[in-house]
Amino acid sequence: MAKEKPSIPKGTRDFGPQEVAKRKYILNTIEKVFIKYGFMPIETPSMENLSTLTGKYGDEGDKLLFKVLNSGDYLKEITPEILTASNQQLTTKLISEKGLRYDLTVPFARYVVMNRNEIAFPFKRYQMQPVWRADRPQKGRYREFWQCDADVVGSDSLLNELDLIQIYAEVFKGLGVQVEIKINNRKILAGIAEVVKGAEHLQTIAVAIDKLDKIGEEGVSKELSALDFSDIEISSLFEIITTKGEDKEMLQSLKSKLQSSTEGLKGIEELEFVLNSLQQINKSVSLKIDFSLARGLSYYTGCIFEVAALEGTLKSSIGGGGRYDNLTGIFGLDGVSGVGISFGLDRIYDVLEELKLFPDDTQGSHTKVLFCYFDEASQAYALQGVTALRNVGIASQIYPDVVKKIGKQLDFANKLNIPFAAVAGTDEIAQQKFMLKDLNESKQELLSIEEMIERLKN
RNA sequence: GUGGUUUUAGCUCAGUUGGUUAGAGCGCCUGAUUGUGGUUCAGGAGGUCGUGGGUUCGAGCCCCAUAUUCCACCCCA
Repeated sequence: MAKEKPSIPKGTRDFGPQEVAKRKYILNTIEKVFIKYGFMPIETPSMENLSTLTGKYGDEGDKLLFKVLNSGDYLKEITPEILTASNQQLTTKLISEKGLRYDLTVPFARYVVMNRNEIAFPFKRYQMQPVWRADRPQKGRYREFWQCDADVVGSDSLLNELDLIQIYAEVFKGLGVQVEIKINNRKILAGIAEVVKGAEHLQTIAVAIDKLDKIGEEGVSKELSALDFSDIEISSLFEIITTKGEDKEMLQSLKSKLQSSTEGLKGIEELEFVLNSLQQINKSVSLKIDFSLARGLSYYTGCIFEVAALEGTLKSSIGGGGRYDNLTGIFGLDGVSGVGISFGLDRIYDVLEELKLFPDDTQGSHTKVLFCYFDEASQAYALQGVTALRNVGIASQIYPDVVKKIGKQLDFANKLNIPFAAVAGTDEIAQQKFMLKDLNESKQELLSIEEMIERLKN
């Protein structure tokens, strides 16, 4: 028989008990805040129809979709003529009609449209589930990772943006991570595009200036001139986006520069509202205006957010979101605007791990007592003990196999970080007691079950 | 999708210009301790060197392919 070396697919990971405990700590922190702000949970399938997913994330996004091969005789429609290199897309279409979800926002939009009659709008939902992208793995990037999303649909109000920003602030405060929350507005970007070269160049400009942090002005202008932007257009672009100073001054000067664009002015107005309102209700949250923030996903239309950790080596964003006006429209439900944010669980985990910000009590085992014994008779006696403790809610377990060496059993308790061992032998049975051993203090006491419960309860 | 990088014992890694039976630390098992762990001491087990080809008298080491790790670009949580 050939031995097979076990392995898991590229970019996926197993999580041991300790890792799961830490991940749950993050999930719980996020979930509590979501609930506090009035969001309700939903879950959607791992697989969606490809027709639901394609075309929502731009060309790059479509390439990163994991596709699921059709069941049954998936080749029955495929003739040799179809199966040529130039027909790859058509072939894919014929043999695969499902794909793994790429994010939580698009499945949510699909859910809203399908359940529009049952939903009370505005609908505030949260969703914490894995998503998949066929990307090359690297630092902070996995092929399977979890997103934690909160979205509001069916409301145009900027109060939603305000709530979501506060959720970001509150969660990261709870986790003890210093972050920068950046905000911009797609309408401002549209206005900039309009003024610089024309509204149809929004996507190009957005993608280029998004890299400003990374490759600098020089890199961006190089990239734009390669894309047929004139020197005049490029310099006017930089004049607009590199506006410096206080938030109010920045917005004021932008206003004058975008005077000819009604959309741009609308974006500035929205941004001003969010900033001013936040200033009034919660001064402790600091938002940073960043006109170079663009965000790739093509469905955003209004405010956009991005969160990055201020400490640590992970430079990529650990959260992002924004307003999308037309997402449900694609599925046949117009006039429903939505806004949402996303937390990247795995990247947040990496940051907390690097900065050692996980609390000490996020350990794997919560067992308080391990029952140890020597033979069949004391096993039966220990079984009574473990049952009694469990009946009063004390997490305990019994070493399942009869081994002569008690040391082996104690060693097991040490490895699992179990603080107490209850030893049962002939002496203990005779006295109807257990030897309760404190494994951290190296002390032991002969106690009845009642006394043991009393001792362990606090 | 592009470029680079990694893979040797359960884990972390050595392995000289290609040359006999491939090493260390930690962990594991056994004993000192026939009812008591975390320390110490003594002994022991464990590897078809990621996989498949090739060059060579001879390959852990050179060549090709493939998988995988990590990293950068693209893009993104």
